[in-house]
Amino acid sequence: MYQLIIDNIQKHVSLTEYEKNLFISFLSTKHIKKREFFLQEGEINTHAVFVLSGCLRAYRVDENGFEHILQFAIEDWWIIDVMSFISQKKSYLTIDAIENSHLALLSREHQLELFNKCPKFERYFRIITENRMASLQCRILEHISLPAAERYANFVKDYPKFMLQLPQNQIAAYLGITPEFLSKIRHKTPNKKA
Amino acid sequence: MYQLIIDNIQKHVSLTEYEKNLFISFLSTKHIKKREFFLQEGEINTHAVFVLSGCLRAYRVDENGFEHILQFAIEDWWIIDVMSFISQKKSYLTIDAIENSHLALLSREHQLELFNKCPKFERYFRIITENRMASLQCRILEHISLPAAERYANFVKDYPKFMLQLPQNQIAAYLGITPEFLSKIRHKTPNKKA
DNA sequence: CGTCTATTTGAATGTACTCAAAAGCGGTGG
DNA sequence: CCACCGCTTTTGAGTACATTCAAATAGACG
Repeated sequence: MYQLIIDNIQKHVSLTEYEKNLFISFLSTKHIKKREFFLQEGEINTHAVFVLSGCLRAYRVDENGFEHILQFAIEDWWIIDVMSFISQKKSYLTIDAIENSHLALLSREHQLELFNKCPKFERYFRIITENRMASLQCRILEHISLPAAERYANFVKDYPKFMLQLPQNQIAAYLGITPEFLSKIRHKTPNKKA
Repeated sequence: MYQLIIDNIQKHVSLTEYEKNLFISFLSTKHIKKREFFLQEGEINTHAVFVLSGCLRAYRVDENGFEHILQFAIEDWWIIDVMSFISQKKSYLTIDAIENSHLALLSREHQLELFNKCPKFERYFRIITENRMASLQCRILEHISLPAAERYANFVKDYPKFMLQLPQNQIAAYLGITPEFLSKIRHKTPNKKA
């Protein structure tokens, strides 16, 4: 069951059998149904989520009720409200399931204990956090330098897997545009030639 | 000379004298003048930069020659092109000095060696990378949910120090708007009452 | 003092949003 | 199997936000 997450870790650091078991002993598991909340605004994000199957999203709801999506997570991705997770304070994000999903959970407490017991795990999280930081920087650059149509084109190119399982209005909420405008972008670009 | 950076580290992990000296032995130092490049597009970002004094910026130049600023760094801040630094591949960002600056440098090679010799340093960088990831997420959320005038207001509120040393056109390039529009925003908001 | 760059201002244009309504699509129950 | 309901997507008209281009003004620096 945990092969996926162990493999993910071993892309970055190699583990002994003892370490694998140690790690797994710290995990718990959870099934969550479509539209069910994992984290609601104001709660504390006590556990980091690794998606074994399904799809989740992390988003903020503004004062007008509009959702703005920070991240999608499908199979083999981590998802957390970093701010709340690292400080263990109230979240201002919501995390819920877009599909029925199977999750592996690691509490912040267990994570820190793991870091103390075995620096390899701290290395693993250091590395994936570096990688995520790089991809967040790319996303910011796209936002401050490209119009919506090009950001959408890049999204299609970079995340073909997401395109398959996400409704259009969710993609719009991720790109920072209205669903109406995304619809117009899609129909105004029938020819994708350079 | 390195007191600032040692103090910065000790906000997150405590160091023995030996560890302090080990760390310092891996640092080098550099003076850089206003408008001088630290990193040009296409080069490899071999060294992480810690600003001892002055001010730097990391930005991307688009095909029309416009600059889009990803990050400013003043005294007590780190600045790198993460993507290039962690992969040691060609950068697509430029880093240069906004003011005459004094820098402490740590090569990726030395950094990784440090991680192996002393996990405390890996912890320090894990922590500051987590923090940066959280702040990048905030910035993305602001971009996808707020109009320029509010993003500017937040910038003024969150980074008063930057306001003191940065010209307006640089702030516009950071906010993702034109300098002309920022000027209009500033003059259309004479009253800052709630 | 003159030069270079940064900021301001205005008019015209383009990008994206709001609101409203229609069309499409999927699931559910009769 | 079909009819209905709710939700997503499309379409259009009107509006607001932000850019472009050009020119005037203000500041910084040698």
